[in-house]
Amino acid sequence: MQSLPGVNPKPGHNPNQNLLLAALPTTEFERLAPHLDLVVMPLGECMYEPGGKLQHVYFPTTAIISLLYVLESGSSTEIASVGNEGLLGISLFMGGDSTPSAAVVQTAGYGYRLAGELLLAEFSRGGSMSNLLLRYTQALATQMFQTAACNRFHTIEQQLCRWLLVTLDRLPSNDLIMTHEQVANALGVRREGITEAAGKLQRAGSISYRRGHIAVLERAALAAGTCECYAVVRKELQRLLPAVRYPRAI
Amino acid sequence: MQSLPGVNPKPGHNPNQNLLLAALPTTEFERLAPHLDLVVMPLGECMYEPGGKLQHVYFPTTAIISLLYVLESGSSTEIASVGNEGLLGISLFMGGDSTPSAAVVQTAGYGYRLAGELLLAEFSRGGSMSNLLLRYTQALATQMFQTAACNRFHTIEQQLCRWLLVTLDRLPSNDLIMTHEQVANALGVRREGITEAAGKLQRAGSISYRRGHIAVLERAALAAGTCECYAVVRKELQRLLPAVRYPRAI
DNA sequence: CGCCGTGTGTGCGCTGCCGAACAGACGGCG
DNA sequence: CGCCGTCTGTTCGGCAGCGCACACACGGCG
Repeated sequence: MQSLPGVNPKPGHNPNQNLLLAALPTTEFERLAPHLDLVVMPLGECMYEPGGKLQHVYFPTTAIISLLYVLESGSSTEIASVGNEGLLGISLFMGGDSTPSAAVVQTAGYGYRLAGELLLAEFSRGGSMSNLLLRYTQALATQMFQTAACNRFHTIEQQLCRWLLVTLDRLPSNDLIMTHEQVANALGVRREGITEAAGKLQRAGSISYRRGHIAVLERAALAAGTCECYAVVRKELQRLLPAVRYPRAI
Repeated sequence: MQSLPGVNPKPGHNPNQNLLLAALPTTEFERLAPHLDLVVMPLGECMYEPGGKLQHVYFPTTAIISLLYVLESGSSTEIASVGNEGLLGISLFMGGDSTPSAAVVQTAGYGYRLAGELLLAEFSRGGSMSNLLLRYTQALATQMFQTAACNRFHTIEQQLCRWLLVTLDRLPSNDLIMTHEQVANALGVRREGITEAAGKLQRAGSISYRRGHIAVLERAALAAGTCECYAVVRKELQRLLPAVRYPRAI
């Protein structure tokens, strides 16, 4: 994919829909731009497997990717998620080349792919890019440990509210294409637990759903029903990366 | 504290008791050595507060530090721990200067302190030090997400076994100076839950304890009683930092 | 249109953990 | 030695979430 001056290679798609790329100074952005390939990320696609060596990193624009830890038993739980505020593949520049977690597309969409060695080269220059990436990594670690605390102390209903808000923050609309089963897998709980919590939220008028679709009606009600974890993660992201701004208000 | 050739400033204490410092090439080590101050880390001391700006990093030698997340409710849970295999204060070079977590001394001991700006200067050189620090950070993130999974799926008894093993790995002896209450706080569970699990382990002959002391008798029994989480974290540390070797066998 | 796969609702009994309360036992200190 | 604070053992009711089982209902497809 070539970048010709004044010509947008794919109308409607632009690398700076990714907030990390958008936060780069022009010179650094333009150094990378010719090497960014637009890729489709279909629902359920596994972007990387536990222990697999990474060849590329991905800057999602409209897609959302779940970082999942899969236990020996087969159960799994989301430990963090990556949307257009970040990038997928931090272990490439952290030096490990792989992690014990998997990355699965949770919301279908698009993203830009960059070859590992090019990211590494840019990272080694020590400019804005490396600063952004390190700060983003710290924000991702915040997600992880907050998930730990949330798993320990909070109810399924609180966690469902948090999860819906986190997902909504990265989506243009209020509609998630999701079954209860998929949400349950993300949170690492039973499907019935989600059905029960979602039913409660629906009766309260906060959400409405039908077979695989969830529409958020009252964002504020979810915010009231969730635990502190949502706000902590969000605030920390904004502290670390003030240049990265979610479109929605808190 | 000056480092004169052939003179060990404090007999019995040496910076390369910290495995990260020990893994440095001689030139880099010697650049830092004159600026490393031996400090005492007494049990319960808070090395940093959530949100507090860090001035120093610490390379523990005999001490163990808990990274705790404290909820609004006051309950807390350990999200990772740092011993002589690592360093305390990654947010200093990650760019955030602080984190929402607290760091509390879990096992009293010693460590070496280094001024933040000196660590940053060394980190910016992009030599072995920055590589080690980034890899260590990835290992720390592994601890965090594994804690998330463990909190979700495993019983108190499994978690207690894990916690004892992790602590033991960083200790010269088999004795931990710990009350059930302190362990409960680290795991974010009730004190009674620990009493019950510890009683079970004692009846099985795996450990023995009396008022504030826990002695591990059968390390293998703990390994058998714990979940996969212990092995995953340990294996990942060794993959990322082969130069860092725990004294004990798995 | 009717079928059937796939979501969703609901009802068990069970278990692991919580909150609270209290009895006893250790062990440092005066 | 005896006291008392602190740590440990145990009990009880309660509940959130689990595993299982099954009824139902949507909606795409032939």
